[in-house]
Amino acid sequence: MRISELSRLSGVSVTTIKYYLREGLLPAGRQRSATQAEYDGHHLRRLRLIRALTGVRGLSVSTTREVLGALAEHTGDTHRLLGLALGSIGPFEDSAEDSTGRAEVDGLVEELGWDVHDSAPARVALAETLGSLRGLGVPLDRGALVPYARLAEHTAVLDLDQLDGIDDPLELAERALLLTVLLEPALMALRRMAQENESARRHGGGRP
Amino acid sequence: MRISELSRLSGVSVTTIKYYLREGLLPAGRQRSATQAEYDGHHLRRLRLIRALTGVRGLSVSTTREVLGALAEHTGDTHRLLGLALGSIGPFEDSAEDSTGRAEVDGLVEELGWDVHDSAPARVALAETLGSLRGLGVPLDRGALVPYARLAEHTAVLDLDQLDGIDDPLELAERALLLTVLLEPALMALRRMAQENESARRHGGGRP
DNA sequence: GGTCATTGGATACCTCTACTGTCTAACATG
DNA sequence: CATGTTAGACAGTAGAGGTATCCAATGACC
Repeated sequence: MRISELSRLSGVSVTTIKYYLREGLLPAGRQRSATQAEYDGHHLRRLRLIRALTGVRGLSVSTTREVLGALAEHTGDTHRLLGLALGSIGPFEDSAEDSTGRAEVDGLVEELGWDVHDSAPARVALAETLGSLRGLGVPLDRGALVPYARLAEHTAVLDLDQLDGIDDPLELAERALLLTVLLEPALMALRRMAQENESARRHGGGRP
Repeated sequence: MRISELSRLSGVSVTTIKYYLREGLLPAGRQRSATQAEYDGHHLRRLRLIRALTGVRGLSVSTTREVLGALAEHTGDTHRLLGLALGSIGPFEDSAEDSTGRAEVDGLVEELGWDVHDSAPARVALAETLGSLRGLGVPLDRGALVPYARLAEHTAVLDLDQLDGIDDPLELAERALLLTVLLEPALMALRRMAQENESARRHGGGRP
């Protein structure tokens, strides 16, 4: 298909598609001639993925590029390396290498017995957030964190279960990405509702 | 204290503080004269909160204003109403009122037996995300969602436990906000690490 | 073969957000 | 009185995420 059809099917304007091509989010089509390139279903799929990451999840274009790059690199290898590349999500400002928080996180991971790469960006992200909370007078010690971590373990089991039985490595990698990244807003929404429910239960917001 | 001291203590430049004052994120100090206003510890605390919300969590200035507004309104009343106001987080684009997804979410909430306000924005947020995932060929049916929801219940219990024993209503509301909003990146980081760990466990990324 | 809309590629432009800089008159402080 | 700080107003800036326009080269239809 040509770019105009790609635009029609995806609902993304031609100029925006060109922009994504320029920015390296979308691979170029097969060049047929100087004025024609051929796009296919992969491009359409990729385009939908881009819109989901930038729109629903709110990732920046540059982060999206990194994420998609990781997807291409680690196909077949999936979660392990995907997780490694994905931490770059979130708007964590360059902080002064909070080594206190980092040590705290490393200790936590060890206590949990988790097999997590040393350079996993999630470690940094966690240290960062905990540091901020501490600065605001909400110190979360290990005792408070471990129960959350155990729940995260259960979540991860559910996540990986979703990926069972997918054979095509490309499909697998993409599905893993979607579950890791796009499910986040959904889980947070569930948490919000669960909080409201729990709050009602405790403080007698009794049902009529 | 004067604005320059507020700036020094918070690490935020005077001009930026003025910007936050203009934008209504920070309440004005007590006006002493035409050229002097008096700020106190509350302002400092608020300023740190603003930086945490915009920096760590990546909220926009306008969303931060809404969140802080909700904080002021619902002090003492906390989670119930806080949750109601907080859904406006996340970059959910104006979608075509996905009524399919909405019905799905309402059904889920009913099955769970949750006491959640009809107009809770988290309902919309969830419907939105599930719609996107469906559009990308990852339909999550109720059977897949309920286990996640049960985990969210446990998370909410932990969250509310953290708020136990706080008497000052202002303190309580602020703490609730921090736990709801700022803990999100931390929980997601834990999930990422748990995924990596689980992936290693399943696919034999054996420890040396 | 002629005609005309479409395409790829390049570049300029636009809008929004989150600040930042500068100016001024009115003070505060020594 | 001299000096420095402050509130308040307003213009300017940098980056992100597109959008618009132009152009020459086509390709499809007649």
